[in-house]
Amino acid sequence: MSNSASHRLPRGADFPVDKGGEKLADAGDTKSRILDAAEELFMEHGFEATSLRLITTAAGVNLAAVNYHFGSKEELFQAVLTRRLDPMNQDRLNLLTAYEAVSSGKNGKGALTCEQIISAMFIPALKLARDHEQGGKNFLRLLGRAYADPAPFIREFLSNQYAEMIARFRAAFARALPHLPREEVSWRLHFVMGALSYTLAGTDALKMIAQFHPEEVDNDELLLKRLAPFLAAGLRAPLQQASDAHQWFPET
Amino acid sequence: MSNSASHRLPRGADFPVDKGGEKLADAGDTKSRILDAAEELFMEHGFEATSLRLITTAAGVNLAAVNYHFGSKEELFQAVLTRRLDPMNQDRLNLLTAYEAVSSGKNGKGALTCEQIISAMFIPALKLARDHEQGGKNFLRLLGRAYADPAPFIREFLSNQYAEMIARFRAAFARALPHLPREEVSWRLHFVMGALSYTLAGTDALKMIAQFHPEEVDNDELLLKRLAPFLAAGLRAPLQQASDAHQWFPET
DNA sequence: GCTCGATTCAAACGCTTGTTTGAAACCTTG
DNA sequence: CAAGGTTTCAAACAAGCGTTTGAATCGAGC
Repeated sequence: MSNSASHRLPRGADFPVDKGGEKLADAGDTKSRILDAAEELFMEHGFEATSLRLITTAAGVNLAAVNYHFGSKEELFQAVLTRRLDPMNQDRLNLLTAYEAVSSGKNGKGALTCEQIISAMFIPALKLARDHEQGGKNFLRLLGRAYADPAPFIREFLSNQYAEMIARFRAAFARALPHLPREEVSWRLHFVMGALSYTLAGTDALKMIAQFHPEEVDNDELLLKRLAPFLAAGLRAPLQQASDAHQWFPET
Repeated sequence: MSNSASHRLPRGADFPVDKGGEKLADAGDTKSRILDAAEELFMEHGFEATSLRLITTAAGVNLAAVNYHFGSKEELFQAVLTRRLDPMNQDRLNLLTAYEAVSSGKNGKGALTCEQIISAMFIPALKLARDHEQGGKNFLRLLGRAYADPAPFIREFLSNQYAEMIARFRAAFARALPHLPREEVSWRLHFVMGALSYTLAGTDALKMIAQFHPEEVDNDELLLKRLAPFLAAGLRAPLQQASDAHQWFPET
């Protein structure tokens, strides 16, 4: 009757977070079943519109299992993101580090090309997109949508998850584009991230614009291979002088 | 007692849709007050997370007013979008037509530059962004988020709203970039729309990447002036040959 | 074989949601 | 001023939500 019972999640940090051992995802595991179902349903309907009853029914587990294993719906959502986002961003950092090591060996400066930096961003995403039979593609779409979600807990979570990666890649772009002001580099990195996330969130948005090859639309690989050169060219665009601004937007 | 009473919205198409006359938006008008409050709250919290009670309280009207004037929450959301989206897209079409008229006067071909076409897309959006005292900036953020919303009724609505505009602009880009396959043109237009909507949805997303000039972040005009040259350069990027693909993504 | 912590389960909790109702208030028109 | 359509209002509706509960079930270790 006292609160000494430790198995009823006292709202602290001592959940049964994999206490069962280091074994990861038995595939039949209750936690994994929930994560898989949640990943797909969150992608399909968004966070708010997806109920725990929908998730637990799809996963074939009891309704209370989510609160038992994850604590709350919000923490479940974060767990869904972390499961794949953490490794992907770590891959990106490792790839960038590897490129920089090779490059600094060749010449003293160690500045990468825009193509290399973009590759370091895209290849780990592409690895997920290629990860069929697994929910990798679902996850990329979910991630693209999380980017645009106004919920504060999502924005804060993503902000923390991306902070390190963004800092490293901004520095890399700044070295690759030394003629650009730092502020302009930040903006262009923002555009790159935006185009990438929007593109990955795609599918439905695509139908709005493209009526070609419906079976090909599903191919994230083709998509990224078209997006990468587009963004590389944008990054290398000449700096717009203030005096040229009227070319775009008449003052009126 | 019979169902002949016409003022209780029989779920058909005969709402009091401005039956009161052609007068538009008394500003103190109940309908307008609801639209203004809904625009701001939908932008802030998203569609699902914004309750009708929150909206009607903020607007200072009765809860039942939404269902009386708009029929349902979904129809209210569509009304919020239509109010500004319809004129903006019409502006875009008019501007493109005007550019094409001038251009076809100069030479026989009548092909515009990418800069002109992008201007025709951006200037009407910029006009909304500049529209202070009015909720124009709120609306652009709301629109950017609606783009990424998975709700089917939103996707279908936007698809219809944009169909004509997309078709016209794709044709214009195809003429401006005759060396590109039609499919590649469609993809690049998709990237342009994506970067634009993601950028306009911004604000919070910006904090993730840019820690500079918080007071300047609010300036959509500066933002579009930086985005336009970036996208123009991307549109003119050389076509990626299949044989060059390994440059980006090693086959592993 | 029994014990005890970990997990699952059905049921309910309190609350919020979008929508509907019928009457009151308003306001124009005759 | 009276009539009648239009709009507002307080109240209620059924349904769904995330979360909590206490008992039942499971499964390894002494």
